Amino acid sequence: MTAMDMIPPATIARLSRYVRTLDDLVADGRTTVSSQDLADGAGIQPALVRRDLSWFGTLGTRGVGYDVATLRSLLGQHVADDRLWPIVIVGAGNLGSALARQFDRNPFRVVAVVDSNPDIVGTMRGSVVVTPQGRLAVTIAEHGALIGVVAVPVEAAQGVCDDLVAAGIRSILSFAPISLTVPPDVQLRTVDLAQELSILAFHESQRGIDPA
Amino acid sequence: MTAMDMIPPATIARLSRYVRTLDDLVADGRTTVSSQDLADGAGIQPALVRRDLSWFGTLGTRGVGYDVATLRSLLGQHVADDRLWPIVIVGAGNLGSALARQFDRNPFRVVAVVDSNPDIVGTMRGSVVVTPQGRLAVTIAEHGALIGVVAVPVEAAQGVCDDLVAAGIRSILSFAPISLTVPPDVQLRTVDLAQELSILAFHESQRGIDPA
DNA sequence: GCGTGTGAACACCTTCACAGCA
DNA sequence: TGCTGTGAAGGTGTTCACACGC
Repeated sequence: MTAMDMIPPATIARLSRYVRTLDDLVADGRTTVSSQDLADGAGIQPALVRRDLSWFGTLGTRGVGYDVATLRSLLGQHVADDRLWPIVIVGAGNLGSALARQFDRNPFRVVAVVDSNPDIVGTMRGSVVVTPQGRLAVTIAEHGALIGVVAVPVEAAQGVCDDLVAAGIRSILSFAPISLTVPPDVQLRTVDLAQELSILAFHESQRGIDPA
Repeated sequence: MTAMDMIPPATIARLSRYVRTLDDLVADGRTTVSSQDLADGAGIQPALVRRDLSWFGTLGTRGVGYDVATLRSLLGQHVADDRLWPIVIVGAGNLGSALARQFDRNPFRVVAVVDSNPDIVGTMRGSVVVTPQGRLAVTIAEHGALIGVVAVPVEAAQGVCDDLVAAGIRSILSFAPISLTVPPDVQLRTVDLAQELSILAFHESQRGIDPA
C-alpha cells in the first residue's frame, strides 16, 4: 500500500523477526528470498509477510522474490538498528541482571543499571557497574538514554516510572505486572511474564489432566 | 454468554490480571467490586471486563457489582491456581536463573533447573540445585512436571524443545526468539524480549528524535 | 439511580484467491 | 511459470449504548 506512516502495530511487532530471519539468510549467502522463506523463518503465513512488507512499498519482484540485502537494509532503518539505542535498567535484582546482559546487543546498549540497594551498588551487571538510584536522572542525561526498563518489585514500579519520566525518558518497558500511569507522550509497554505461564496452565487444566 | 468452553484467547490472557486485582481488593477488605474498579486495576475498559466475565456465567448483581470472594474463587479455578504447577526450567544462564526465582510463586513451583554446563551443575538457582541436562527426562518424571521453560541460546532451543516433548512435557514457554516446532498436542508460547525493545525503538525513531 | 449483561457497530488482523508482471 | 501485491472475505477483539434488574 506504500503508506509508510501508520503502519499497523501487528506489522511493527513482526519487523524484528523479519530482520533476524534476513540476517540468517545473509549469513548463508542468500541473495533473494520468497515470502514463503520469510514466513518459515518467522513462523507465520506467506500472505501475511507480503501484506506486512507491502506497507513499506513495492519491494519484491514478481516471480522472483525479495532482494535480501535491500530488504534487510530497509527494515533495519525502520527498526532503527542503524543507530545505537542507549538504555537504562532500573532494578539490579535477578531479572534486571539478566536483562542487563540480554538487552546489551544489536542496536541496543545497556549504559546503566541502577538500584536502590546500597549493598549492591558498585557490583557488575553485564558490562556496567550498578549505579545508585539517586543518580538516575544524572545517569540518563549523561548517556542520552531514551529507553528505560523497569525491573523492580511491583510496589516500587510506579515511583520508578515517574522518576524515569521526570528524567526525560520517552519509552518505558516494564516488567511489573500492574497497570502503570505515564503521560500521553511517553510510550509504555508491559511484559507480564507470569501471564504467559497462566495461559499455559489454563489450557493445561482444560485438558482435565492433573499435575502429579 | 455462559459458554464456558471456548473462551476467547484474549480473555484468557487477561484472567491473571483480574486475579491479581482481586487479591489486592481482598487484602484491602473489599467485598464487592464494579467492572470500573476491575478495569482500573487491569488497565482496560469496564465494558471489556464485563464482556470477559460474562463468558463464565452471570456473576454480577446489577446496580451493585461483583462479589470479590466469589469472583476470585471462580477465576482461581480457571487460572488453576488451586493446584500447584511443577515447572522445569532448561538453561541456568542469566535468564534461566532470574526465571527460577520469578516463576517460583503463586500456583507455580520451580522443581528443577537443568543445564548442559557441568561447571554450574550443583550450584543453586532460587530454591533448587542445577541438575545435569542428561537427567532432564528423569527429573521431569520424578516431579510430574507438565510445563517446561526454554531459556537456552537460540541454537540449542529446538533440541531442548524436542527433549522436553520426548520427556512428556505438554506445555512449553520459550524465550528463544525463533519459531520452534512441536507436535500439535503440545502447546507452545514464545516470549520475545528483544521484540518489545524493537517496538519501542520503532516508535521512538518515528518521532524523528536522535539518540544522543 | 446504579452497574451489569449484551446486541450491534466498529476496528483490526489474517487468510483467501487471483490478477499481473518478471 | 513463479511469486508478488492486493481486493475481498472471514475472523477476532473492543467499544458503544442501552435495556434490565437490584
